[in-house]
Amino acid sequence: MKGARKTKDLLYEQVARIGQVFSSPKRLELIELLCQGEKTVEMLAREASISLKLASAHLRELRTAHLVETERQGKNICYRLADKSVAELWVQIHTLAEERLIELQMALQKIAAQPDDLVPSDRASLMKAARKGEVVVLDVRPTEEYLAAHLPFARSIPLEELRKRLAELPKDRSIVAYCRGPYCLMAADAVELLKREGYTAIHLRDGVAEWGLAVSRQE
Amino acid sequence: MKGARKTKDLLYEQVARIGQVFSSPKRLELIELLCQGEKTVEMLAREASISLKLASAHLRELRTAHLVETERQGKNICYRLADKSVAELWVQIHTLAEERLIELQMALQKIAAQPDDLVPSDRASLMKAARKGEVVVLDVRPTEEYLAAHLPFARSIPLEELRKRLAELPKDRSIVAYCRGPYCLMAADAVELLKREGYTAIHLRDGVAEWGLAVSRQE
DNA sequence: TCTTCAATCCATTGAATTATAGAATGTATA
DNA sequence: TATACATTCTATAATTCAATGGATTGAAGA
Repeated sequence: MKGARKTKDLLYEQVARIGQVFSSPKRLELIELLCQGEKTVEMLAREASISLKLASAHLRELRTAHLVETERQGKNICYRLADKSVAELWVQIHTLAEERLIELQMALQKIAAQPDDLVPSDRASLMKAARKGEVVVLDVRPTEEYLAAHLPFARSIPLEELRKRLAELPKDRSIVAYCRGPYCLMAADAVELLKREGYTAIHLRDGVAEWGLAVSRQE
Repeated sequence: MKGARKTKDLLYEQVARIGQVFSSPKRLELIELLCQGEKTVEMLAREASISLKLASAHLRELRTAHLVETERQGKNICYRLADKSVAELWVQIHTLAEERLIELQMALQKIAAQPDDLVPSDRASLMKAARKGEVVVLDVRPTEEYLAAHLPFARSIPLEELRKRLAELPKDRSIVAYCRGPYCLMAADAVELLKREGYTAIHLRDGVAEWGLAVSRQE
């Protein structure tokens, strides 16, 4: 009976290793970035606004938990999620956090300043409209991330180029902008810019990971 | 632009609060126990083999993260999960851990000593057989947990009473025993006992949380 | 071969966390 | 009202973790 306790403790300790990885804000941010596709340490560090060394240390944690894989590409080392289910767990965790933590709900409301900036309709009808061309789904992430994966029917105009490429977008149809997910501010910025310029624009909170999980669920 | 970083950091910090909760082995064990139904602090402490004070401290963490709710019942205080999605996240995390951590896989194999002790078939066909009465689904958890929730068609014989109530079980049909989940040893013990006594018994790793999530997925 | 550059390893600091013991709270029962 | 009991709160020691700077590795290119 004593041995049983030890055995059990060992099992929970192993699972806690995974929970551990998801317990640091910076690691979560790195995971979200890796959900957008594979990236080098330098890219990850820059986009998470941390030092190379710190990024490397956090990535080491991810690697020892077997949640990411690495591959050398010339001078750089590329990190990618070891499995789709890692992205799914990230979505699962931040969704639960949004459900349970009022502070998080309030902080998220501030991002989409006007509540009507958000996409109200369900995913199915949005896709239907996108298929018919009634709305333009706009991916404002960097091009590499769009190429790695994007929503169906989405067009790519990175936020940085948006101002110069406004002419590519129609003024007589709604534009639905999305980015990396609910914690990424690019889509909100894009919507703000587009509205100032006279476009009809709304903000889709989902990124590819959130969308993908929702789609796989309803099947 | 500086403010944007601060805003983002705040968001990830909130999500990390949830990850934090799942980063301690003892808290995971408490969560798994709460997946079986509501329990008092004393019950939780006893079943997780920790002191009352430590259990209270861990439960406090769960409460401040709004993952559990409490209710006074006479002298005792009852804890329960605040939402079904907390149980789902627990299942999701331990499933990912089992997928990614070889150490965990090996530790789990030792529990079900003989590999053929495990239920091989899919859930649908198991339920079909249970409905027809071709197999007996046996819940070996304490009665209260069975009453709080159990698998369809399951009968309740707590592990403690099993030896004395063997006569209730048929020898001409397979018995499928389950307990709290893959880290609980009760079903494995039950199978061992039943086989020694000449029954045909196999071990279902799922608990009600695992089963419930799998069922809700395939709909 | 030598240099450059990306990334990791190692050691250190300060902060946070786990676990334990003693005091305090608040409800039920005598 | 007084006492017993379940639980929480507070304080503390031991451990672990995040972050940083310096030294090191290892492949790419001159």
